Amino acid sequence: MQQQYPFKEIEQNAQAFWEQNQTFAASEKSEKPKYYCLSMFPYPSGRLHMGHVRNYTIGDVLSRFHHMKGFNVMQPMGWDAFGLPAENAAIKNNTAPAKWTYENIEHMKTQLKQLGLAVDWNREIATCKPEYYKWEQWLFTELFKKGLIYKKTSTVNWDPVDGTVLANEQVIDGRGWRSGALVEKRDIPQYFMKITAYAEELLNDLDKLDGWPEQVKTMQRNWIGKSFGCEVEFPIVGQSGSLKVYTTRPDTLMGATYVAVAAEHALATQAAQNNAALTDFIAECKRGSVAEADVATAEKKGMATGLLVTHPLNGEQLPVWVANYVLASYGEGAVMAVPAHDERDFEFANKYGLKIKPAIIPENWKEAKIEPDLISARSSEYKDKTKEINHKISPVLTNKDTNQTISWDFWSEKLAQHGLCYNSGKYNGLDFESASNEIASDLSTKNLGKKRTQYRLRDWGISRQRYWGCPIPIVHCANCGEVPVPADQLPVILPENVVMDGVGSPIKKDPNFYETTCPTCGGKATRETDTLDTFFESSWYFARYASFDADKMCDERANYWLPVDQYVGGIEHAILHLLYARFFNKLMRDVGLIKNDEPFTNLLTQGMVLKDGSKMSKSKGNTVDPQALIDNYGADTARLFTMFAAPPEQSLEWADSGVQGAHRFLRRLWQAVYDHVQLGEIAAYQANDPQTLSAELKVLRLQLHSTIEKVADDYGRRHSFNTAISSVMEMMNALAKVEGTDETTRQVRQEVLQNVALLLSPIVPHICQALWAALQPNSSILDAGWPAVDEAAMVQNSVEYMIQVNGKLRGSMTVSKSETNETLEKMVLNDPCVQKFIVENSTVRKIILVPNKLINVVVG
RNA sequence: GCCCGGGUGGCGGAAUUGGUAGACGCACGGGACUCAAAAUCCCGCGCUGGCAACAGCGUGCCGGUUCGAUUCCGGCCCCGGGCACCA
Repeated sequence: MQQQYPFKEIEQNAQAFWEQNQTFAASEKSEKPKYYCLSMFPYPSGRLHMGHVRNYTIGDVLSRFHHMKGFNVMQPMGWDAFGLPAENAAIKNNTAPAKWTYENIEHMKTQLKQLGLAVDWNREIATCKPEYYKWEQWLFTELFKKGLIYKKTSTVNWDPVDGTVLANEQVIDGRGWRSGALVEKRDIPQYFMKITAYAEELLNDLDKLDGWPEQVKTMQRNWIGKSFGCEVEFPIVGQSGSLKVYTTRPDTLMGATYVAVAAEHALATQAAQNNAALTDFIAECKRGSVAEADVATAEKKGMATGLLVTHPLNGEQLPVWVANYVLASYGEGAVMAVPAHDERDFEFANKYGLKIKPAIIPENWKEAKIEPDLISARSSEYKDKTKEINHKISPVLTNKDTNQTISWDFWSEKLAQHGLCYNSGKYNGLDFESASNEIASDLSTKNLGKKRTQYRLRDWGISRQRYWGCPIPIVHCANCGEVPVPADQLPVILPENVVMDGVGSPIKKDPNFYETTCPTCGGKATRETDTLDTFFESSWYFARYASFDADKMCDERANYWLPVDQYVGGIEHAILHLLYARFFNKLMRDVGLIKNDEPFTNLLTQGMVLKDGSKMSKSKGNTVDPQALIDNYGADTARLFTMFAAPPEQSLEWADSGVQGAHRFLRRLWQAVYDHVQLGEIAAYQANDPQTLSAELKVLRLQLHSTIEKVADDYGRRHSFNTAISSVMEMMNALAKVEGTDETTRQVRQEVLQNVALLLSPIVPHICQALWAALQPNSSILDAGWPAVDEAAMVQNSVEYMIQVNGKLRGSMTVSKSETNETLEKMVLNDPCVQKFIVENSTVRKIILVPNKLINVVVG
């Protein structure tokens, strides 16, 4: 008889049970090894999206699996509650950001609870609450006193119409998203954290993170970007002083034909003083967003300053250009340009008719005769994504002796490893390393340069000119300067009952907020009205969960739980959030709060949930609301489907089809258990039971215990939840084919069903709890633990060999495991599927035997 | 532009250390049950040829290494993520 699968009732009962029994409340008082499982906390945007479901299900599976394996598990949850969307929603809905945020938290908390997460809700935090941000304000003041936070000017996107600073996201095609005005770059004073002081440690400690994906470590290494190069000074012609550049390719110095500076560079400003055209050009460069992607993809433009500098080695006079492709924030904000050996320089030189001078040739060309001016441009056609034909210009060098040409593609990639100096005077014939050393040493002698290690990493600007964020705890006093707010006067509370009018931050206009007295002299003073970057809050929350109610930033409990054993979150956080969190961990260590060097031992970076080929996001309007899924099919179906659809690290292209399949499987499972228990209670077959099993039941038990082993490996080591599920599905398909109702069959069936409930319970905990209760009326699945593998059930004495001829599959044979290689080779040669390929004039050249797998007969 | 990933049937994906390509599921087709539909159950399902046995082709494209390549190497194409103020 067909049974209903009453998922609503099952899920409500299970969730109520967990809540009443405080099943997932974590305690530091435990004999078991601790396991801190953390999923990146959500921004309370309003409703759960599929990315959340995926993220929190992965974390929950790992938490529940470790719980079953006997760990003392802590899985907390909270809210990354400050941020830009609250301000936009507040303006749109005529409400206060705080009210909007708190309502969203309430709603999303209900939704998360419906997912049945094994979360300790007692530890819930919201970063917008004073009891949370008080402690980061305290840390700010400590770091300020230590000089790790300082003030300097930096560039922001300025909307001249709205008169506000814009986030990069708010600049669309160089214009403000509300006003449509052309955005300008503007320099304003801001607070910075000296993350560069930790660059070396942040780089080196990546080597300790064996539990992190290689991909993420590579991205962080490249982001920190340690390079070994040289600073080179070009004396300015006709005035004192010199122009300093940084280069990672000192070996190409003899090929430098001009020098380029960023529009923001002091020399550009100086040259523009009596040059209207240059002033205009610099102004033009300062239009558009500050985002590096925009700067780097902009059309290369430049203008000569009229200034000349002297090449430090050959004495040539080189022109100084202002170029929009030079980044003001990297190195010296100025570069030596070697058009022959740098693609961007080449493009620029071509456009403005500047000299191109090769200084490196391929190693195997060193005897060739090449004139310096033999470099020429070759235009090639290539297909753009829009399918229109485009032209690409690449430099080509011709070897007169052989008429051989070489294109830029070779030069750019391989030059440093396989090139030798050419046309470079005394450095001719030297390779990258010796040329760099010689040149650095000669520059040093002339006092015009030296070797230098450079990081790409910049200090972290943390000031935001926005309202909905943590107030920066600084008081500005005319007498005492910048005064950090003393600990006993913290927190500086952000007023929550405000009106957002869309023009500027309410606290910047609120004397009740900014008027204060100086903590040092007691005189009239004003508060800082900028707030902190929201990455500040998310950089230390992992420590707060561990000591969520401590009367300090974190207490000894943090040292019990930290480091986080498993961190789970989106790959889009691979650099910024994860780097800042690692940085904060080290800061907190250095102020004596915690002991560990790194916050996250193991990291699982979940792929994005995509819809129609791009990231699901509110701004793109392609989100799928999981609520309908939960309402119509239940949380277990939503969890099962999400875990089954793709491996966690891959991006998941969302499609609704398949949800039915997941639900159908749960219904079949429910039915199978119902049919079984209908026949009365029975004890599971035990490993040491004396009955002789039929061949069919032996095979079933073999599959069961192989499945237990595989699923444990898939959960614990591989994080391959989709294959774990598919192997349990195979198990259930096999069970369905076994029909007997005799006692032994029923014992084995009980064994299979009990174990299936255990294996699936991390993924679909509600139904498994109910199934267990049906199978074992007086016990709870929560006490059962992870099942043991019966090794004896997995012993096999025959094995199937695949038979190949010349690497192509031609057949197979099942043989006893004890056969010798000689016998196997004889058998395979006599097999008809091999025989027919051994025709006249052909001989068996060799036989390759892969034990227990495959035999390949090579015939020729 | 720079850095990091990915590309396998109609679709999501599997193949864990170079050794059976397409597990499992979806969709689809056929059948059973039903007055009928839904649900459920059974069978089929990479492409081409063939009644079939079987044969050939096939993991984005081009080339290489190997007895054997989705897997390793070289070159390309396309798609996604990040680029410091979205979180």
